[in-house]
Amino acid sequence: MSKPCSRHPHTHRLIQQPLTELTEKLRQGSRKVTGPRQAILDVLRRHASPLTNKEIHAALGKEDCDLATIYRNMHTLERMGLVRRYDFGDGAARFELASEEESAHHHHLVCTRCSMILEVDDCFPEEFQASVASRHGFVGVSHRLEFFGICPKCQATPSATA
Amino acid sequence: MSKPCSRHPHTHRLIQQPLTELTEKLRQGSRKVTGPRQAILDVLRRHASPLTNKEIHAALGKEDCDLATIYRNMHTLERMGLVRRYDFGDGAARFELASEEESAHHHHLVCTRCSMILEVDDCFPEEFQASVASRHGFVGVSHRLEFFGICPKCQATPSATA
DNA sequence: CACTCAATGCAATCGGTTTGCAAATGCGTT
DNA sequence: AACGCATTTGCAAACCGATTGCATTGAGTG
Repeated sequence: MSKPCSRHPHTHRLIQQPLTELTEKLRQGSRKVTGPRQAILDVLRRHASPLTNKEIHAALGKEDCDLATIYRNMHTLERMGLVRRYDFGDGAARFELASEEESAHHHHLVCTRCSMILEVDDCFPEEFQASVASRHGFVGVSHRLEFFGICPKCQATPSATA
Repeated sequence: MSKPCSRHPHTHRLIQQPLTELTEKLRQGSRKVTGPRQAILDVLRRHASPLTNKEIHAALGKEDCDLATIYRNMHTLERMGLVRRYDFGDGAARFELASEEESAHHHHLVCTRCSMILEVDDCFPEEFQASVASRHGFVGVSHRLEFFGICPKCQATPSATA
Protein backbone atom coordinates (compact mmCIF):
# COMPACT_ATOMS: atom_id res chain seq x y z
CA MET A 1 0.00 0.00 0.00
CA SER A 2 1.81 2.94 1.25
CA LYS A 3 5.41 3.00 0.47
CA PRO A 4 7.42 0.73 2.68
CA CYS A 5 8.93 2.38 5.63
CA SER A 6 12.64 2.19 5.50
CA ARG A 7 12.90 1.84 9.19
CA HIS A 8 10.38 -0.91 9.61
CA PRO A 9 10.16 -2.60 6.25
CA HIS A 10 8.21 -5.48 7.65
CA THR A 11 5.26 -3.61 9.05
CA HIS A 12 2.38 -2.40 6.92
CA ARG A 13 0.06 -1.08 9.53
CA LEU A 14 1.16 0.56 12.63
CA ILE A 15 -0.87 -1.36 15.12
CA GLN A 16 1.74 -3.96 15.62
CA GLN A 17 4.55 -1.54 15.66
CA PRO A 18 6.60 -1.82 18.80
CA LEU A 19 6.70 0.96 21.27
CA THR A 20 10.39 1.23 20.92
CA GLU A 21 10.44 4.59 19.22
CA LEU A 22 7.88 5.93 21.59
CA THR A 23 9.65 4.49 24.52
CA GLU A 24 12.89 5.95 23.39
CA LYS A 25 11.47 9.35 22.88
CA LEU A 26 9.80 9.27 26.22
CA ARG A 27 12.92 8.19 27.98
CA GLN A 28 14.95 10.85 26.30
CA GLY A 29 12.70 13.41 27.85
CA SER A 30 13.10 11.77 31.21
CA ARG A 31 9.52 10.74 30.88
CA LYS A 32 8.14 7.48 32.11
CA VAL A 33 6.59 4.86 29.93
CA THR A 34 3.35 4.39 31.79
CA GLY A 35 0.25 2.41 31.09
CA PRO A 36 -1.93 5.38 30.23
CA ARG A 37 0.66 6.74 27.84
CA GLN A 38 1.02 3.53 25.96
CA ALA A 39 -2.73 3.15 25.86
CA ILE A 40 -3.24 6.65 24.53
CA LEU A 41 -0.67 6.27 21.80
CA ASP A 42 -2.16 2.94 20.96
CA VAL A 43 -5.61 4.38 20.54
CA LEU A 44 -4.28 7.09 18.29
CA ARG A 45 -2.34 4.56 16.33
CA ARG A 46 -5.46 2.73 15.31
CA HIS A 47 -7.53 5.75 14.43
CA ALA A 48 -7.30 7.62 11.17
CA SER A 49 -8.97 10.83 12.25
CA PRO A 50 -7.85 13.14 15.00
CA LEU A 51 -9.51 12.40 18.32
CA THR A 52 -10.62 14.61 21.17
CA ASN A 53 -9.51 13.99 24.72
CA LYS A 54 -12.93 12.67 25.49
CA GLU A 55 -12.91 10.34 22.53
CA ILE A 56 -9.58 8.97 23.56
CA HIS A 57 -10.89 8.53 27.04
CA ALA A 58 -13.90 6.66 25.77
CA ALA A 59 -11.82 4.48 23.50
CA LEU A 60 -9.72 3.56 26.47
CA GLY A 61 -12.62 2.39 28.48
CA LYS A 62 -13.38 4.97 31.04
CA GLU A 63 -11.84 2.96 33.81
CA ASP A 64 -8.41 2.62 32.38
CA CYS A 65 -7.37 6.14 32.97
CA ASP A 66 -8.66 9.40 34.29
CA LEU A 67 -9.68 12.12 31.90
CA ALA A 68 -7.33 14.57 33.59
CA THR A 69 -4.48 12.19 32.93
CA ILE A 70 -5.32 12.26 29.27
CA TYR A 71 -5.34 16.03 29.20
CA ARG A 72 -2.00 16.12 30.93
CA ASN A 73 -0.50 13.50 28.69
CA MET A 74 -1.66 15.12 25.50
CA HIS A 75 0.31 18.18 26.50
CA THR A 76 3.32 16.12 27.31
CA LEU A 77 3.14 14.07 24.16
CA GLU A 78 2.60 17.14 22.07
CA ARG A 79 5.60 18.85 23.61
CA MET A 80 7.68 15.81 22.80
CA GLY A 81 6.49 15.75 19.24
CA LEU A 82 4.70 12.43 19.50
CA VAL A 83 1.29 13.83 18.73
CA ARG A 84 -0.01 16.82 16.84
CA ARG A 85 -2.80 19.09 18.00
CA TYR A 86 -5.55 20.35 15.74
CA ASP A 87 -8.36 22.75 16.31
CA PHE A 88 -11.49 22.64 14.22
CA GLY A 89 -13.14 25.46 16.04
CA ASP A 90 -15.72 23.38 17.85
CA GLY A 91 -14.15 23.98 21.20
CA ALA A 92 -12.40 20.66 21.55
CA ALA A 93 -8.78 19.99 20.71
CA ARG A 94 -8.05 16.97 18.56
CA PHE A 95 -4.93 14.89 18.34
CA GLU A 96 -3.22 12.77 15.76
CA LEU A 97 -0.21 10.59 16.04
CA ALA A 98 2.84 12.36 14.69
CA SER A 99 4.71 9.41 13.41
CA GLU A 100 7.75 10.23 11.38
CA GLU A 101 6.37 8.81 8.18
CA GLU A 102 3.42 11.07 7.85
CA SER A 103 5.33 13.67 9.66
CA ALA A 104 4.65 17.00 8.09
CA HIS A 105 1.64 18.81 9.34
CA HIS A 106 -1.32 18.73 7.07
CA HIS A 107 -4.83 20.06 6.82
CA HIS A 108 -8.30 18.66 7.12
CA LEU A 109 -11.62 18.79 5.43
CA VAL A 110 -14.38 18.61 7.98
CA CYS A 111 -18.01 17.87 7.24
CA THR A 112 -20.09 20.37 9.14
CA ARG A 113 -22.99 17.94 9.28
CA CYS A 114 -21.63 14.57 10.23
CA SER A 115 -18.25 15.73 11.47
CA MET A 116 -16.43 13.34 9.24
CA ILE A 117 -12.83 14.39 8.89
CA LEU A 118 -10.65 13.88 5.86
CA GLU A 119 -7.01 14.56 5.56
CA VAL A 120 -6.08 17.00 2.86
CA ASP A 121 -2.85 15.87 1.40
CA ASP A 122 -2.53 18.74 -0.98
CA CYS A 123 0.24 20.96 0.13
CA PHE A 124 -0.42 24.49 1.03
CA PRO A 125 1.70 26.98 -0.89
CA GLU A 126 4.54 27.72 1.47
CA GLU A 127 5.62 30.68 -0.56
CA PHE A 128 2.43 32.32 0.44
CA GLN A 129 3.30 31.98 4.08
CA ALA A 130 6.86 33.06 3.46
CA SER A 131 5.76 36.21 1.71
CA VAL A 132 3.29 37.02 4.45
CA ALA A 133 5.97 36.55 7.07
CA SER A 134 8.62 38.61 5.37
CA ARG A 135 6.28 41.37 4.39
CA HIS A 136 5.45 41.99 8.03
CA GLY A 137 8.82 41.13 9.44
CA PHE A 138 7.60 38.15 11.39
CA VAL A 139 9.80 35.15 12.07
CA GLY A 140 9.01 31.60 13.08
CA VAL A 141 5.75 31.76 11.25
CA SER A 142 3.40 28.82 11.13
CA HIS A 143 -0.18 28.57 10.03
CA ARG A 144 -3.38 26.82 10.77
CA LEU A 145 -5.64 25.93 7.88
CA GLU A 146 -8.74 23.80 7.90
CA PHE A 147 -11.57 23.37 5.44
CA PHE A 148 -15.24 22.97 6.20
CA GLY A 149 -18.03 21.81 3.96
CA ILE A 150 -20.61 19.14 3.35
CA CYS A 151 -19.47 15.66 2.47
CA PRO A 152 -20.94 13.60 -0.37
CA LYS A 153 -22.88 11.35 1.95
CA CYS A 154 -24.55 14.22 3.74
CA GLN A 155 -25.34 15.86 0.43
CA ALA A 156 -27.34 12.79 -0.50
CA THR A 157 -29.10 12.74 2.80
CA PRO A 158 -32.32 14.76 2.84
CA SER A 159 -31.64 15.81 6.42
CA ALA A 160 -31.97 19.49 7.09
CA THR A 161 -34.51 21.71 5.47
CA ALA A 162 -32.31 24.19 3.72
CA MET B 1 -25.10 56.56 2.46
CA SER B 2 -22.49 57.73 4.85
CA LYS B 3 -23.49 61.14 5.87
CA PRO B 4 -22.66 62.54 9.25
CA CYS B 5 -25.23 61.05 11.40
CA SER B 6 -27.95 62.95 13.02
CA ARG B 7 -26.85 62.10 16.50
CA HIS B 8 -29.30 60.34 18.61
CA PRO B 9 -30.38 62.14 21.73
CA HIS B 10 -28.99 59.82 24.33
CA THR B 11 -26.37 57.77 22.60
CA HIS B 12 -23.45 57.37 24.90
CA ARG B 13 -20.31 59.01 23.62
CA LEU B 14 -18.41 59.18 20.39
CA ILE B 15 -20.29 57.76 17.51
CA GLN B 16 -19.56 60.09 14.75
CA GLN B 17 -20.16 57.54 12.09
CA PRO B 18 -23.75 57.14 11.14
CA LEU B 19 -25.55 54.16 12.40
CA THR B 20 -27.83 54.33 9.49
CA GLU B 21 -26.55 51.29 7.70
CA LEU B 22 -26.46 49.33 10.88
CA THR B 23 -29.80 50.55 11.92
CA GLU B 24 -31.26 49.62 8.61
CA LYS B 25 -29.82 46.19 8.65
CA LEU B 26 -31.03 45.65 12.15
CA ARG B 27 -34.47 46.82 11.34
CA GLN B 28 -34.64 44.64 8.28
CA GLY B 29 -34.09 41.65 10.49
CA SER B 30 -36.84 42.83 12.79
CA ARG B 31 -34.17 43.54 15.31
CA LYS B 32 -34.20 46.42 17.69
CA VAL B 33 -31.64 49.16 17.72
CA THR B 34 -30.73 49.07 21.36
CA GLY B 35 -28.11 50.83 23.40
CA PRO B 36 -25.89 47.78 23.86
CA ARG B 37 -25.96 47.04 20.16
CA GLN B 38 -24.98 50.50 19.16
CA ALA B 39 -22.27 50.52 21.77
CA ILE B 40 -20.87 47.18 20.64
CA LEU B 41 -20.75 48.16 17.02
CA ASP B 42 -19.19 51.40 18.02
CA VAL B 43 -16.44 49.74 19.96
CA LEU B 44 -15.69 47.51 17.02
CA ARG B 45 -15.70 50.46 14.72
CA ARG B 46 -12.96 52.06 16.71
CA HIS B 47 -10.71 49.04 16.90
CA ALA B 48 -8.54 47.71 14.15
CA SER B 49 -8.00 44.25 15.57
CA PRO B 50 -10.66 41.70 16.32
CA LEU B 51 -11.89 41.81 19.90
CA THR B 52 -13.08 39.15 22.28
CA ASN B 53 -16.40 39.38 24.04
CA LYS B 54 -14.61 40.25 27.21
CA GLU B 55 -12.58 42.96 25.55
CA ILE B 56 -15.69 44.48 24.12
CA HIS B 57 -17.28 44.31 27.51
CA ALA B 58 -14.31 46.05 29.08
CA ALA B 59 -14.21 48.71 26.39
CA LEU B 60 -17.83 49.39 27.09
CA GLY B 61 -17.27 49.99 30.73
CA LYS B 62 -18.49 47.02 32.63
CA GLU B 63 -21.59 48.77 33.74
CA ASP B 64 -22.98 49.65 30.41
CA CYS B 65 -24.02 46.21 29.46
CA ASP B 66 -23.99 42.68 30.77
CA LEU B 67 -21.47 40.22 29.38
CA ALA B 68 -24.23 37.79 28.50
CA THR B 69 -25.83 40.47 26.41
CA ILE B 70 -22.61 40.83 24.47
CA TYR B 71 -22.43 37.12 23.83
CA ARG B 72 -26.00 37.10 22.65
CA ASN B 73 -25.53 40.11 20.47
CA MET B 74 -22.39 38.84 18.86
CA HIS B 75 -24.36 35.87 17.66
CA THR B 76 -27.13 38.06 16.42
CA LEU B 77 -24.82 40.50 14.70
CA GLU B 78 -22.84 37.69 13.16
CA ARG B 79 -25.98 36.08 11.83
CA MET B 80 -26.96 39.39 10.31
CA GLY B 81 -23.60 39.81 8.69
CA LEU B 82 -22.66 42.89 10.66
CA VAL B 83 -19.66 41.30 12.30
CA ARG B 84 -17.30 38.50 11.44
CA ARG B 85 -16.09 35.86 13.86
CA TYR B 86 -12.51 34.69 14.05
CA ASP B 87 -10.81 32.00 16.07
CA PHE B 88 -7.13 32.17 16.86
CA GLY B 89 -7.13 28.99 18.82
CA ASP B 90 -6.73 30.56 22.23
CA GLY B 91 -10.19 29.63 23.30
CA ALA B 92 -11.84 32.99 22.84
CA ALA B 93 -13.79 34.07 19.80
CA ARG B 94 -12.88 37.41 18.30
CA PHE B 95 -15.00 39.76 16.26
CA GLU B 96 -14.45 42.35 13.62
CA LEU B 97 -16.82 44.73 12.04
CA ALA B 98 -17.93 43.42 8.68
CA SER B 99 -18.62 46.64 6.94
CA GLU B 100 -18.98 46.32 3.23
CA GLU B 101 -15.99 48.48 2.61
CA GLU B 102 -13.44 46.23 4.17
CA SER B 103 -13.96 43.35 1.89
CA ALA B 104 -14.71 39.77 2.45
CA HIS B 105 -13.14 37.54 4.99
CA HIS B 106 -9.43 37.73 5.37
CA HIS B 107 -6.70 36.22 7.45
CA HIS B 108 -4.52 37.31 10.32
CA LEU B 109 -0.97 37.18 11.46
CA VAL B 110 -0.83 36.80 15.22
CA CYS B 111 2.23 37.37 17.37
CA THR B 112 2.48 34.48 19.77
CA ARG B 113 4.29 36.62 22.29
CA CYS B 114 2.48 39.90 22.51
CA SER B 115 -0.73 38.83 20.80
CA MET B 116 -0.54 41.66 18.34
CA ILE B 117 -2.78 40.94 15.40
CA LEU B 118 -2.22 42.04 11.84
CA GLU B 119 -4.53 41.68 8.95
CA VAL B 120 -3.16 39.73 6.05
CA ASP B 121 -4.45 41.27 2.92
CA ASP B 122 -2.90 38.77 0.60
CA CYS B 123 -5.55 36.65 -0.90
CA PHE B 124 -5.58 32.97 -0.37
CA PRO B 125 -5.56 30.94 -3.57
CA GLU B 126 -9.17 29.99 -4.02
CA GLU B 127 -8.32 27.42 -6.64
CA PHE B 128 -6.63 25.47 -3.92
CA GLN B 129 -9.83 25.31 -1.97
CA ALA B 130 -11.83 24.53 -5.05
CA SER B 131 -9.61 21.63 -5.96
CA VAL B 132 -9.71 20.27 -2.43
CA ALA B 133 -13.48 20.48 -2.43
CA SER B 134 -14.02 18.87 -5.79
CA ARG B 135 -11.48 16.15 -5.22
CA HIS B 136 -13.40 14.94 -2.21
CA GLY B 137 -16.85 15.73 -3.47
CA PHE B 138 -17.56 18.33 -0.82
CA VAL B 139 -19.82 21.30 -1.45
CA GLY B 140 -20.21 24.61 0.32
CA VAL B 141 -16.61 24.56 1.31
CA SER B 142 -15.06 27.35 3.33
CA HIS B 143 -11.79 27.58 5.12
CA ARG B 144 -10.15 29.02 8.15
CA LEU B 145 -6.57 30.20 7.88
CA GLU B 146 -4.50 32.09 10.38
CA PHE B 147 -0.79 32.68 10.74
CA PHE B 148 1.26 32.71 13.90
CA GLY B 149 4.76 33.97 14.50
CA ILE B 150 6.86 36.51 16.31
CA CYS B 151 6.50 40.14 15.45
CA PRO B 152 9.43 42.48 14.83
CA LYS B 153 9.06 44.21 18.16
CA CYS B 154 9.12 40.98 20.10
CA GLN B 155 12.10 39.78 18.13
CA ALA B 156 14.01 42.77 19.40
CA THR B 157 12.92 42.11 22.94
CA PRO B 158 15.34 39.90 24.88
CA SER B 159 12.78 37.69 26.58
CA ALA B 160 13.47 34.12 27.51
CA THR B 161 14.94 32.22 24.62
CA ALA B 162 15.73 28.57 24.42
C1' DC C 1 -50.77 55.89 24.94
C1' DA C 2 -51.03 51.12 25.31
C1' DC C 3 -49.43 46.70 23.76
C1' DT C 4 -46.38 43.10 22.48
C1' DC C 5 -42.46 40.77 21.68
C1' DA C 6 -37.57 41.41 21.45
C1' DA C 7 -33.75 42.40 24.47
C1' DT C 8 -31.46 42.84 28.90
C1' DG C 9 -29.69 41.72 33.62
C1' DC C 10 -28.78 38.32 36.72
C1' DA C 11 -27.70 33.95 38.23
C1' DA C 12 -27.22 29.36 37.34
C1' DT C 13 -25.27 26.07 34.23
C1' DC C 14 -22.45 23.73 30.81
C1' DG C 15 -18.49 21.64 28.42
C1' DG C 16 -13.65 21.69 27.89
C1' DT C 17 -9.52 22.18 30.34
C1' DT C 18 -6.51 22.95 34.28
C1' DT C 19 -4.72 22.34 38.91
C1' DG C 20 -3.80 21.06 44.01
C1' DC C 21 -2.80 17.28 46.60
C1' DA C 22 -2.12 12.71 48.41
C1' DA C 23 -1.33 8.14 46.85
C1' DA C 24 0.67 5.11 43.34
C1' DT C 25 4.34 3.90 40.23
C1' DG C 26 8.37 3.92 37.01
C1' DC C 27 13.09 3.31 36.97
C1' DG C 28 17.89 4.37 38.07
C1' DT C 29 20.57 3.28 42.01
C1' DT C 30 22.19 0.53 45.94
C1' DA D 1 15.73 -7.71 44.90
C1' DA D 2 14.94 -3.79 47.39
C1' DC D 3 15.26 1.32 47.86
C1' DG D 4 14.44 6.09 47.06
C1' DC D 5 12.87 9.85 44.72
C1' DA D 6 10.92 12.26 41.02
C1' DT D 7 7.27 11.61 37.88
C1' DT D 8 2.39 10.26 37.26
C1' DT D 9 -2.06 9.29 38.40
C1' DG D 10 -6.79 9.69 40.40
C1' DC D 11 -10.00 12.52 42.36
C1' DA D 12 -12.19 16.64 43.20
C1' DA D 13 -12.49 21.29 42.84
C1' DA D 14 -11.45 25.28 40.26
C1' DC D 15 -11.37 27.85 35.88
C1' DC D 16 -12.91 29.91 31.75
C1' DG D 17 -15.48 30.94 27.78
C1' DA D 18 -19.95 30.48 26.53
C1' DT D 19 -25.00 29.43 27.02
C1' DT D 20 -29.56 29.60 29.05
C1' DG D 21 -33.92 30.22 32.10
C1' DC D 22 -36.54 33.65 33.91
C1' DA D 23 -38.43 37.92 35.39
C1' DT D 24 -38.07 42.65 33.99
C1' DT D 25 -37.18 46.43 30.82
C1' DG D 26 -37.76 48.72 26.68
C1' DA D 27 -38.15 49.49 21.41
C1' DG D 28 -41.24 49.83 17.81
C1' DT D 29 -46.05 49.83 16.31
C1' DG D 30 -51.09 50.41 15.98
